[in-house]
Amino acid sequence: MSFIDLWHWNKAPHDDSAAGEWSPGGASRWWLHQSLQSLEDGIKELGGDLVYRSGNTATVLKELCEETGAEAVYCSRRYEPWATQQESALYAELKDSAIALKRYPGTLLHEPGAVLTQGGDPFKVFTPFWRACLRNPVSEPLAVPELNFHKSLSSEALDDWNLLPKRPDWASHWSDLWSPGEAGAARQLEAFLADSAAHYTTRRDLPAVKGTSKLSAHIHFGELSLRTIWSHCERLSASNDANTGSIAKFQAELGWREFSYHLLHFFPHIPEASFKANFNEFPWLHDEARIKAWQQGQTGYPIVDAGMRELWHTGHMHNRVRMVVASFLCKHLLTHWRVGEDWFWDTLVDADLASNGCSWQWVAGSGADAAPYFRIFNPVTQGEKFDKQGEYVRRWVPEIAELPDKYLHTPWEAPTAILEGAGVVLGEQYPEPIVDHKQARQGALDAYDTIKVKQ
DNA sequence: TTTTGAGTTGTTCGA
DNA sequence: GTCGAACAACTCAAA
Repeated sequence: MSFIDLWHWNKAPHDDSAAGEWSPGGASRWWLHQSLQSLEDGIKELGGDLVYRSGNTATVLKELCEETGAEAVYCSRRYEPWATQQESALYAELKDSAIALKRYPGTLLHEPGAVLTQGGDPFKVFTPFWRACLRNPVSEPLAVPELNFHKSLSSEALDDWNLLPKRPDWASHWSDLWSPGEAGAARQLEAFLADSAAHYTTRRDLPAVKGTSKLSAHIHFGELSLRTIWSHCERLSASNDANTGSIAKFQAELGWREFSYHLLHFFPHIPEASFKANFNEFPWLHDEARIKAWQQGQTGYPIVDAGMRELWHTGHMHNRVRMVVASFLCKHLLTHWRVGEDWFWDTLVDADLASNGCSWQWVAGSGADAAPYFRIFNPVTQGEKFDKQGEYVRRWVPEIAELPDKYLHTPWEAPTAILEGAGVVLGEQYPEPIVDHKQARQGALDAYDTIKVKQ
């Protein structure tokens, strides 16, 4: 079955959880299933059972407390707008039943509100935010608690939750790619620290190379805490031959996640609306055919298409390429960043409301501390710079793999004889570019001119 | 209060 | 081929 044949899978209907339109996308649901399965197996090994129940959160939890005699419910704090509302409501409802809801910081390095400017305001620029974070100590991870299990509690079955894709099962090979769950997360962290961390500054930008941590989904699903990662990084930095620059760079990437969460806390509309108000007037276009070409990796720009296909096939895309494809969607195609945000939300295993929203706004130029609008990635230059040998493009865009390096990122410039030699007819196996870079770039700058703040 | 310096990841142009 | 400047204008954070 070819890549395109897989296209029309049925999206899972949105459930009516508190998350509303941000209920987990397809790729996230796959990961969630695997992660829960792993947790269930782990608890079994400890002599317990994981209990699955669905319904109104407060009702379900009250029932469980009655059945077990529990006097308190413990959880990690969450920061999505719906989650904080849910927690507040739950707190009030459980209180009526004399059950305590105990919420603890578990997924960030610093709680939102704990890192503020000297004026007591939230930071809106990353660098001073991160400097302030670095002045605050990060708590060490806590020891594993003693666990006691109640037996014989009724439970639903994970398989009945229909988190996995069917007809077609586009994730059938994902178990070879990913190991959701705590053990897999620990292995991934160990592998990263042992090898890539020391070369992070040089390798992290090369999509063909294993240079990034690939921890994002593990972190998102709570399989690995930031404090654990942090304490490992600090220890590694302190060792004699450590490449502290590389480790610090990686830690700063954790800082971007942190920054996104803090922004989301203070500006909860970030996933839906432009942070900079003048972007509300931006003359976005909405060309379905072009959006589809972008989604399917059929733009005619090899690095963009490689990225979009990697995303579709693996639920992941290399960070450098994420920026390139996002810039292409927003600036070359003048498509609203929310279109890209929605697509990533559905297709990324690490889809995260805070990071996804803030990062799309960063690329579009509408966000806090965003990239200046005139910074428009050239997909050819980016390809030639970061995928020089074309290994990444050849992996994901095999129909042009026979082209020589010289024309791999610019197939439309290849002489006819070379195209023939590589078995490529543009417009047949592989598309002509759907936009001309130079024109698109000028169009983007012109569009930006219309929303420039007048003096 | 006012001032000052700075601000993730780039591209293009011309010398 | 290499290099530096220009690309816009604004807002933020701290002195």
